[in-house]
Amino acid sequence: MSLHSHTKENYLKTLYLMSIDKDNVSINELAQKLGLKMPTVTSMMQKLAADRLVKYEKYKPIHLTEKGKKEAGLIIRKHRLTEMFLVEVMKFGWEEVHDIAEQIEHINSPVFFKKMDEMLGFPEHDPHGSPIPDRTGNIKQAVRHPLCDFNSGESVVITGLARSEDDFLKFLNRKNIGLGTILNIIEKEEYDGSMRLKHGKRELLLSRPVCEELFAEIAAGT
Amino acid sequence: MSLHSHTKENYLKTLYLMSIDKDNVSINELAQKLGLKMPTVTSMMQKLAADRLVKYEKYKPIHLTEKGKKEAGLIIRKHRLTEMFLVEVMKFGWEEVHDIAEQIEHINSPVFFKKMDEMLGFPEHDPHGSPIPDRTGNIKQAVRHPLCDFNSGESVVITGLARSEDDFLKFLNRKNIGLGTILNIIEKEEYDGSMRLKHGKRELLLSRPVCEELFAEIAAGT
DNA sequence: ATATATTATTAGACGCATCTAAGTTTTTAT
DNA sequence: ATAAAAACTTAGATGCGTCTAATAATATAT
Ligand SMILES: [Mn+2]
Ligand SMILES: [Mn+2]
Ligand SMILES: [Mn+2]
Ligand SMILES: [Mn+2]
Repeated sequence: MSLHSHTKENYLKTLYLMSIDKDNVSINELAQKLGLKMPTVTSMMQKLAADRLVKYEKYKPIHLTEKGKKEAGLIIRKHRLTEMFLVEVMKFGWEEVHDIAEQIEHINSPVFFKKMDEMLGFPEHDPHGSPIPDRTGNIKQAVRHPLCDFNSGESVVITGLARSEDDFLKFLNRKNIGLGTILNIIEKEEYDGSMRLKHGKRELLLSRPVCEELFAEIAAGT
Repeated sequence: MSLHSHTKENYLKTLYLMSIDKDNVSINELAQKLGLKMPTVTSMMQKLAADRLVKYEKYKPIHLTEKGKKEAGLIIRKHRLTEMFLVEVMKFGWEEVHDIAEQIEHINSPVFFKKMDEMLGFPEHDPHGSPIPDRTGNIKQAVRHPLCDFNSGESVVITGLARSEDDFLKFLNRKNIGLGTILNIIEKEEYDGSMRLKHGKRELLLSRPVCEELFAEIAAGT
């Protein structure tokens, strides 16, 4: 039953997450993301290919195999379950949990994560709105709509984030925006794409880049 | 601020725990305990000596330095806090937690363990009755009395265990013995050192080896 | 189409943690 | 006191994951 090194697990997870946005991941991009040099990554790809976790051909983009996707999915599952546990059970802020989860995702103990899952009532999303893969490592990837795609007059609920770096999360904390926050779109500014919104009783202005990184849905009952 | 490899942390912790019982730990004994060959341990002792964590002289027994004791104490603190968290918060059995704690003790996140500590109300002992070192890594080592040292007629409370291997813990589960269990000593058998005890309404016979591995105190209010 | 820049691979090295084989020191037994 | 056994160290090797320097392939620009 599986068991790879901490190092290999990080390669798999990173590769999986990168493959969601861009379906052609290069050695160079992966090296950048992992903070490693290209030859290091090339060498690891050769090893992961030998493990049948990636499909690798010289000078070609890298792809995970089905086996690789499953392994990656299970690590991401542990990461996201952990983040949820840290927020819901241990009462950490959503901006504090990623670095801890980055370590706990490598713990080898099915019963530990099973217990987390139970305590949380089998959550389907992490504290940043990302889907939690199922016990087989499979991710149910829903279509997500950036806030900037909605129109004035619409009432939307925030359901996810494109990035969860903690500076962004702290920014959202200051603006009192979280998952489930309901926003009414007052106006979209033509010139710079910023949006004027009603948040409860207050009025709020969000810049275009921020609106691109917030996912939303039409609020229920509107 | 510190930060040693997972590997070095395990050497320090093991050395510390062995030094409590035997104050002269040999390369051979440490190698046995860690499941490694002697040359491996010799080589690591030379490295830890260079780090000023152990005092090492060729062919002499090994001792931790004050710095080494502190590092070790902090790892043991994380281990025991984790075990307590797993039992009290996550409702694991005391026989399930050691292996998980063995991994989580290496997590580097002061805030994570601080939160555990708070949630648990700053416990002083782990689920097996062993003392939890303080935030500086210092262990308050109390004198402990094995059950076999008490006399017939005495009423005692179980406060700790000499070993916490899970076969022993499961044995105690079957006998319904845990920390806080009160036992009345009916009789000590001269021949084999076994003890006949009253446990609630039931009568119980414990062999000498078991009585040596249970720590007890005279029960309060007797 | 050719030159240039970018991306990727290979070769060779290093530190960590481990091993085996060989030799040395210390302890134990006779 | 001597021999034998046990404990310990040194030397040298291996696998993992990383690096730099050198080389090769691919992509981009002129
Ligand atoms: Mn995360
Ligand atoms: Mn990780
Ligand atoms: Mn333990
Ligand atoms: Mn450990």
